[in-house]
Amino acid sequence: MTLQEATRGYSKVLSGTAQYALRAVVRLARSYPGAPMRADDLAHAVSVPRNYLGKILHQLVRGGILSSSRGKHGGFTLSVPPDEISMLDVVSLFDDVGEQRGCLFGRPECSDEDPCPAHERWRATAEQLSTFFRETTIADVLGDSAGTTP
Amino acid sequence: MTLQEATRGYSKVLSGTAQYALRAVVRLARSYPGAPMRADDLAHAVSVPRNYLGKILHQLVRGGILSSSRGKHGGFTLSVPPDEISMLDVVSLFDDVGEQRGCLFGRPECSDEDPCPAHERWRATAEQLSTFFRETTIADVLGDSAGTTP
DNA sequence: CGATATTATCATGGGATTGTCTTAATATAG
DNA sequence: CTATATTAAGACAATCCCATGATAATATCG
Repeated sequence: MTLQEATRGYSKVLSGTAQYALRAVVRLARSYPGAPMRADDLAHAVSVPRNYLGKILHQLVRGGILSSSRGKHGGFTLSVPPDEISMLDVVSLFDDVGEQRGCLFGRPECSDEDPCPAHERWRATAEQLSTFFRETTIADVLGDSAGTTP
Repeated sequence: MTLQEATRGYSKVLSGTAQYALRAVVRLARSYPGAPMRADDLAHAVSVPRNYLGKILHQLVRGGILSSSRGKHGGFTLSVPPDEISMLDVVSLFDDVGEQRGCLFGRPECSDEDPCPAHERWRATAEQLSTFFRETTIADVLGDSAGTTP
């Protein structure tokens, strides 16, 4: 099908990839500390495509969030306790947070000195958003509910 | 270049298209009421590609935000006063707000009864986000600053 | 009516995100 | 040391957002 008109656009607080990463980290936090969990089992547990999750996990390893080991009894584990991992630690490996959120109109040069029309009104909301990711840890969301699918 | 690993993803409170739409609506609000403004001039005024903006404007017309007229002296005008257009009115024509934002982990079935791990913590922030778009009008951001580029 | 200006619509392409499949690298078990 | 299990990595495809260019439809002016 051809485009024909401006399509319905993106509007995601988090990218799909970052959401996947969070699900995996939360699942691993549930069994921390403990034996490594294989990518295959993780993918099934959090409903993320197996091969795609593999790359996400690898990025989390390189980002210092996870440790991996190969061979029999291999898999992935948190390399840090859940209360020392912020949501931002995970998300920032995949999404540009902070900068993108600065200006609601997408003006690259937006600042307090050269503000966009919504600058003042938007700031408080944007700041709460940043604070949420910066100050919420994986341990915080662990105890929040009994929901276990992710 | 091939992918090689999970790429750095999207993280946008608003899609680029919705940002473009907001810029155009705000610009038209500045000269409301008044003579119609041509798509060409609008595109230049708000720094959006001419042809792409055309489709965005057309969607705003069909959404009841703008009126258009063709031929000489044609162009686009707000069809409603700026204080009767909320940010949400504009944005919702292009982005899925609300639903996408419901669950931080992207669980489609997330609800108060079947919550995701971050449900409680996230709700307050998500609600402030929704409230901002629902209760802020175009007129509100008009008076906010002298910034005129969008 | 004919010429011109302007929006509306159609056809097409590029790049990013997401996803699949295959192969390589490496750790453990026996 | 050989076989096996598991992560790491590479090539490739689908889909969607963003964008461009060309053509059609329609309103105004002379």
